[in-house]
Amino acid sequence: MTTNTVFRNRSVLIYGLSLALLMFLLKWLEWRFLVIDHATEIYAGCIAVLFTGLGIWLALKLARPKVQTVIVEREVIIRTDSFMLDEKQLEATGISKRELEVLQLMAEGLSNEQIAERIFVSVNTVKTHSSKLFGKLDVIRRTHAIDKARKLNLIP
Amino acid sequence: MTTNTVFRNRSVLIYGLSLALLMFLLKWLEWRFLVIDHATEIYAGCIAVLFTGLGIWLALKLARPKVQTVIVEREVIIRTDSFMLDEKQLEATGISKRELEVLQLMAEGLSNEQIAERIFVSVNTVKTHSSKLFGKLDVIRRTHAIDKARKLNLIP
DNA sequence: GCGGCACTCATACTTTAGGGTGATTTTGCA
DNA sequence: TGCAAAATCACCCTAAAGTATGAGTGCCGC
Repeated sequence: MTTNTVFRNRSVLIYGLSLALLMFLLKWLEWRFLVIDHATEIYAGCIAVLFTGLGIWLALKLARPKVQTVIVEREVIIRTDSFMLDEKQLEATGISKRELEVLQLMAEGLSNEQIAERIFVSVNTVKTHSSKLFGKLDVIRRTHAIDKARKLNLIP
Repeated sequence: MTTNTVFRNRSVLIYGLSLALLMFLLKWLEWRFLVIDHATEIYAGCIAVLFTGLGIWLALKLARPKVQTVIVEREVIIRTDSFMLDEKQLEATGISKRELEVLQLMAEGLSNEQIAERIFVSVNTVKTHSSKLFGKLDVIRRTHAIDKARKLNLIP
């Protein structure tokens, strides 16, 4: 492509652009007059569009949601071995009422202090009870006492 | 009450009614001029109201109905006499295999040292496991952990 | 009435459990 | 193959549990 061709093409381009601009201007003027002529209609149209939008927004915002209830089933495994205190074992081990009480609370995971609060005695008393309890169950740890007591049907 | 009085009263009534009518007429005229003066505003207002209504109608007619889902959990009780590990709970709590092992031995009443011997690790390791275990079960004592784990069907 | 037992409490001490931190190795999974 | 989680271990410290001993009170049965 020679330089000459480029120049000729540029002229064509400029000419085309000018033409396009002119037509655009004319169209714009035409549109302007249209706007002036139909000002009221356009005004009304704008309001219509605006308030239609408002109405839609209002409806969506305020519409009461339809409530749909979904029931989800959740499995709960419950062991139903009914506990019954073994009185004979209680007698055999020689565990007293109070000691059994402490043992039950122990099995629920309470600390000595919490047990003391629960049965309205001092921590020292709880310690004495548990010590004697351990002796009677022949264990040296509360966890072991709990396990053994359960196997003897002294606690659930 | 005499007839005279009635007549006099009727005159008063007619006079009053005429006055009221006149005032009403005047008010109406006033309002008419107001309407004429503000014709455009009233026109716009009518359009606004109309299209707001249209918008609401459109929205209600075309919009996908808003559905609010309410999930109701229904417990399905599964009764079982024999122990069966609740895998879901295990997953939910995030307790690992080793931690569960430690938990089981704990429940048998073993001390940390005994557990360490049993599973061939150091006491420190057992402590680490139990600490993490307590965190996952949201407890701070082994007895409480045992009780909770039993209730969650993690141990027999 | 008195001994025995259950219950209560205290003090002093030892042991065990539990928390916190940090580090290394294994392992399962993408 | 590389990363995250699990598993392993150590050290230090505090809190809780457990032991030992002694002592006071109230109840029951002989």
